[in-house]
Amino acid sequence: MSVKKAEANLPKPGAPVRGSASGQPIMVLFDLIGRRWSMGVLWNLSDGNRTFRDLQERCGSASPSVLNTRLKELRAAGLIYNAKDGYALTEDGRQLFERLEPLGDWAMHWVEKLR
Amino acid sequence: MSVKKAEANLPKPGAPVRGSASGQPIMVLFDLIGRRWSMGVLWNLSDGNRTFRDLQERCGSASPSVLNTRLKELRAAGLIYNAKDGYALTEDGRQLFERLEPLGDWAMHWVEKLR
DNA sequence: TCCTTTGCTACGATATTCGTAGCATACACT
DNA sequence: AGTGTATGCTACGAATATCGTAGCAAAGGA
Repeated sequence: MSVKKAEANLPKPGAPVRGSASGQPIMVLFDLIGRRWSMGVLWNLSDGNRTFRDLQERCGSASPSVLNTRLKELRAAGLIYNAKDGYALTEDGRQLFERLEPLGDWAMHWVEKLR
Repeated sequence: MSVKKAEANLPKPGAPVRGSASGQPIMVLFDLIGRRWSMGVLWNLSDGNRTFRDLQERCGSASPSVLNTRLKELRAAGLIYNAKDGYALTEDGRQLFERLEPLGDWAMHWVEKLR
């Protein structure tokens, strides 16, 4: 397997980020997880480790370039790591997921009302 | 003020969305709120109504074209509406915000650990 | 050795967002 | 009526982000 390089373009706390000039923590987070596939990756890792290609399938065949970019960013953010049997949530990643999880139930009610 | 239309490109439950081929409600939601400024708008509306230009400033001078697109989508999604004194959260929008709010505190701890 | 899986890079095509300019309506004030 | 200001946008070319497809190198397993 490759050894990889290339910087992860992490939003920086305190500095202007993509999505906010203020650099407030919540906006830094929104910047990061608002990027395509970010939340989907966290969601799909919540119930077990997944390989790169496994994640690709589960994320609606995301293009490998973007997926890899997201994985780099999430690793740099300390939310996931590359374990022996695939990618996995870190403790922080799991904490974040726990705070995203309530959106799942709410989303089901929401889409019902949309119809 | 204008009364202008133009379609809001809402992700559709049950159909493939930007970010997921499955059409699961949570992925539909992630698609919508993952778009740039979406979560920032909800966040900024949580403590009071805001005019279009007010939102622009608070969102790091977002370009009006994108902001307007987001506002259309969020309106079509039933999360915000255009009140007399500016944009405001609907009941659903507030419910969603309440589920996003815990991310605020967590983000503060997270950015601390990042340094 | 041959085959498969895995993690990833390359790169042109497409989609999204940005930045700036500006228009039309509404309202206040003179 | 005339002027000024705030507001909600639209237009449009430039800059970024993402997509889609192809393919390569390393790590097993048979």
